[in-house]
Amino acid sequence: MTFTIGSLAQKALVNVETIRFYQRKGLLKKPIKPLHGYRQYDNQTLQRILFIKRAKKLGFTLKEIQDLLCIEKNRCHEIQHLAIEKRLVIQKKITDLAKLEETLTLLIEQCEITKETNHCAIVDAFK
Amino acid sequence: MTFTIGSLAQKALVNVETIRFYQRKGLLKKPIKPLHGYRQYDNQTLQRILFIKRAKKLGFTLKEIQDLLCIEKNRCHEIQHLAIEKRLVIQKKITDLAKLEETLTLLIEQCEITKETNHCAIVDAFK
DNA sequence: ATTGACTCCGTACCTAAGTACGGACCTTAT
DNA sequence: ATAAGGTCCGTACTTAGGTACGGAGTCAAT
Repeated sequence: MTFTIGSLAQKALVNVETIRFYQRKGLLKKPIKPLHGYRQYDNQTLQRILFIKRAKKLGFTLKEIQDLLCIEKNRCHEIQHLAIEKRLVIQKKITDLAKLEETLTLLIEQCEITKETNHCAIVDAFK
Repeated sequence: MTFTIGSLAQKALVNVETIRFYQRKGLLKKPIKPLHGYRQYDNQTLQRILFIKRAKKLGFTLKEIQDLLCIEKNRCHEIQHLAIEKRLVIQKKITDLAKLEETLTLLIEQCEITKETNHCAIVDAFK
């Protein structure tokens, strides 16, 4: 079963222009244009777009996704390596955010205490 | 003690052009230009740049940082309110990232298991 | 057989967050 | 007093990840 770019976009829940953009970037290949009619897309292309979307959600850039798509299926450890690196970045982000959350909590509490005086703990902290 | 834009940039470990960019974006204000000589910057401006850098590292956009910096002008309870809202956003970010981390961990583990076969769990998961 | 919707293609435009450039001006050391 | 190097300022360029536009071709239904 094949379909045109419009219905592909609909199935994948992306913009038609996004598909073209991915083609330009080499993440998707253009099907051969038939002499009469439109280019035809298949389910594999749809799966590829869904793959790109999932990988994007996991914090991969399009460049990284392109690399992922290029790696041969049996070079599993390369992919694993990329995933491990990405996880490290995410873990760092989480601990940083947790620190910020704690800082904010402290400030919010202090603000409660200084509420009746004429200075603000948060303002002070930013100065 | 005051200093010029160049040494401010050096102290803050940012590009001179970045400081000018922040001025254009309203995150920093330009000191008044003296009739003779260069604009002078003080430690407060340095602290402000360092604050911007910290917040950026935590995933805040410049727009969001501008909002954070603006709360200095507001009253204490308004500030507290903004801080609480920010904290909610941060908590959401943390749980999202934690989910992401778990997904990656799962994939990495599965990848370990399938390592010796000739297919990849991560690739499979995305296909 | 014509209208409306869709496709194709190249190019332009968009936001975020800067970086680079170029000419004029200013400062400081020699 | 002149050269080197900093500053000022406006404008242009950059990368990532798209989105929009305009003209031409194509398809499907009326």
